[in-house]
Amino acid sequence: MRWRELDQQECSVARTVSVIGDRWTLLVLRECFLRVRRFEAFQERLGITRPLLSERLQKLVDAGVLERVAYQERPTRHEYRLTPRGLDLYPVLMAIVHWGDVHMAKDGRRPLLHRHRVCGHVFDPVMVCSECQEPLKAGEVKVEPGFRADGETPASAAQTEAPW
Amino acid sequence: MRWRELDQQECSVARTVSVIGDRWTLLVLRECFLRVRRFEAFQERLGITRPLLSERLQKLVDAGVLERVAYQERPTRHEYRLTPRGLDLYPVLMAIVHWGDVHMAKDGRRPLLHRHRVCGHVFDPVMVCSECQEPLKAGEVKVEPGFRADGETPASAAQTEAPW
DNA sequence: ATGGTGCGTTTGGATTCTGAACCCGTCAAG
DNA sequence: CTTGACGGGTTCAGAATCCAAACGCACCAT
Repeated sequence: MRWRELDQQECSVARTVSVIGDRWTLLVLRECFLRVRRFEAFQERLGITRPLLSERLQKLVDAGVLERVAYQERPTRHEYRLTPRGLDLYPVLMAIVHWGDVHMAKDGRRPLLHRHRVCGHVFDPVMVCSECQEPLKAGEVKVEPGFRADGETPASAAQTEAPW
Repeated sequence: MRWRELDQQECSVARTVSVIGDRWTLLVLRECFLRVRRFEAFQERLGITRPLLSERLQKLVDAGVLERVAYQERPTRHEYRLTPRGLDLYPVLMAIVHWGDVHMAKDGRRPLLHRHRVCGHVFDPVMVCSECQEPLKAGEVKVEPGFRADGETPASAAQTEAPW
């Protein structure tokens, strides 16, 4: 498999990675969630080179994650905004931030804190089960075959229930 | 900023991306969570080239995400296992899987289903607030400065509360 | 002696990334 | 009416990374 053929894989991780898995793309999205919208702002804040920023933004637009919106005429200028599809990436970013906070922060000091307007507290993001609301642990989740486009029985390799 | 200097950034997203943001690395981790452990198995299942797999596994070991464990002597052979630090990446993978299920699945058909042993149901992963247990929405979270190593006042750029 | 297994490394050519410079439409100042 | 600034890109050469195929190595089995 080549990197560019990822989106054809029958796997939700592979298909998501084909959208957000390029270098810089997750950092561009970080800035988007911090309400950065303009080419110049992305470029300056990230230190990414201009050709690459241009290409990455275009890919995110093509994927429906961002939209390019005119914010003035004469001269026409555009900015990049998260679409609903892009906003749905929030849990991905929060999971990444939280892992970094826990495992990569020096002396346990977090660069940013998150406050939940709903309850007013500084919080951590927690991944829970939609059915019972309990926090998810990898060992408590069983992977089962879903639908496969080719109609074959899914290879249930690595389905033994050994611990990690 | 160059890609390799990412880990020096004062940002949890950047530091996490410096570990998991390389091409193939998230797919390697997907396999790890499916209990794949051996070099040959990763190589065959992913179709990644051998030199790259070798380098990615080594980086994950260096980052403390995987550990290299001998599973036999004569000849000595090793396998790669998730450490506790690696297991903590589970929410990241689940968030990615879920986004792919919702936004990239053809005809809404998911390649895999997840069953929660605790409650017995097929579920979706949901990111909630650790304090009030409510599902998180990007617009309901305020970003605040945390600790900064350089002692400066954090640049509160893009802190206006405009919608996306 | 030959072949197979598991886990890599080496090597040369194909992609991709980087850094610097350049281009374009518009406005504003000199 | 020329010059400069602003925002948002594109072009281009050289550097870094990736790919595919082949090779190496320790052991075992035939």
